[in-house]
Amino acid sequence: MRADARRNRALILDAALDLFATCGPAVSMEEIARAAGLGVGTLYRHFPDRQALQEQIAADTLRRLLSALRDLAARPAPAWEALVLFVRHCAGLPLALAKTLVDDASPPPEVAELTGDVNGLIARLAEQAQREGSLRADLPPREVVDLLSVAVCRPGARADDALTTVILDGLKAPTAVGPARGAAVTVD
Amino acid sequence: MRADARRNRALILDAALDLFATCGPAVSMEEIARAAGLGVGTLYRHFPDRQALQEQIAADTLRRLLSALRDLAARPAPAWEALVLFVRHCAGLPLALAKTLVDDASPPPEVAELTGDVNGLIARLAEQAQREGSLRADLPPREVVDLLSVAVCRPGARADDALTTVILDGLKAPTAVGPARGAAVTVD
DNA sequence: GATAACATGAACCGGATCTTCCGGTTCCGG
DNA sequence: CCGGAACCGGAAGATCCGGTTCATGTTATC
Repeated sequence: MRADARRNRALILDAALDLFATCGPAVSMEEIARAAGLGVGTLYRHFPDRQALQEQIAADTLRRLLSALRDLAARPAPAWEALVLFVRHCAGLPLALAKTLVDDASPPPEVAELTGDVNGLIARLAEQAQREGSLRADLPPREVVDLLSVAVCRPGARADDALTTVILDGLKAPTAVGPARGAAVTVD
Repeated sequence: MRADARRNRALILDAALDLFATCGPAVSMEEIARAAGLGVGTLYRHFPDRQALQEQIAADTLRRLLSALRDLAARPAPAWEALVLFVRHCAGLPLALAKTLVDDASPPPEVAELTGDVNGLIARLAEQAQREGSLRADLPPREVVDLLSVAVCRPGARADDALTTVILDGLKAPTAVGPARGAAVTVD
């Protein structure tokens, strides 16, 4: 493969990643090409059609995410901390794209499998956090996964988003309800 | 206006309200007509084009919302309670539609004004709740409005949604983090 | 410098939706 | 009950929009 071709392929992937992350999965091929500083034709030279490009990017993203997640899950830290780090890690990833691919009927098998793995790992972390008492216990772990995906699978989600912060706080196990009014207490 | 025409108009509005609420603002005119049990032609007899229908429904929805909000704000209850009741009240309303209309450039003036009023009232409630100490203070009221709109302006949002619950919990002022260890305090 | 690989973007295509239109139907006053 | 005006239906036409192709011009490599 010629050097310029390789460079252009990289440009395309970068631009597409960026656009998918900030604008959602409905960006047109022309926008992507323009953002990469190339013509549409070039884009089609490297990816036979839109689906191929989407799959490539979604799969790459999910693979990266999965490996990060495995690292987090392997550490001996509290599960809650792992969840928070994970959510922070997700910011700026084109997850809305992956979500779209998965929600649609007949997702490409690789993407479906990767998503399954990711969701499974998150669910396990959630369960563990619940056992550790740091995550509210009134939600099935699956529901927690869905919630987090809302926080994370938005075009333009940022790690320190108000929404992300609020959702994480809302997911914390309630700190013991303060003492009754009028009571005198000693905190040990 | 003939009786059947009036009836059909009502059928259309009902069906459209329902579809906009559950499927988002991108429903096709044919789907709406089908849901109303009528032909597309009939739909176009009553509303000159898609925009007219959208505006009508969005404006109706916002008007209802605004009046409910005024009632809530007028009551002497705590502002936090009003906010929660408001959010519950929003479930099943086609607010995603209104949001789309407002987000787009050049929204119809009536819709824009209504939305402005609604947002303003919510922001005032949020501010009041912060003064009362029931709503976390580290977010500008405007941000709170945006957050709540995420909770509420989803196709198919339900009042007892996990997401809605979690967001509301995350918005609560943190129950005192607990005084420093070893301190003795009296709770009045 | 020759050649094959590559880039370009205007033109083409498909399908999805909005909108029109006219034959058929339904209501309503006389 | 009847006539006609208002109304309904849904196929056909217009329009839009993005994906894809391809003939032409350019560039890396040997």
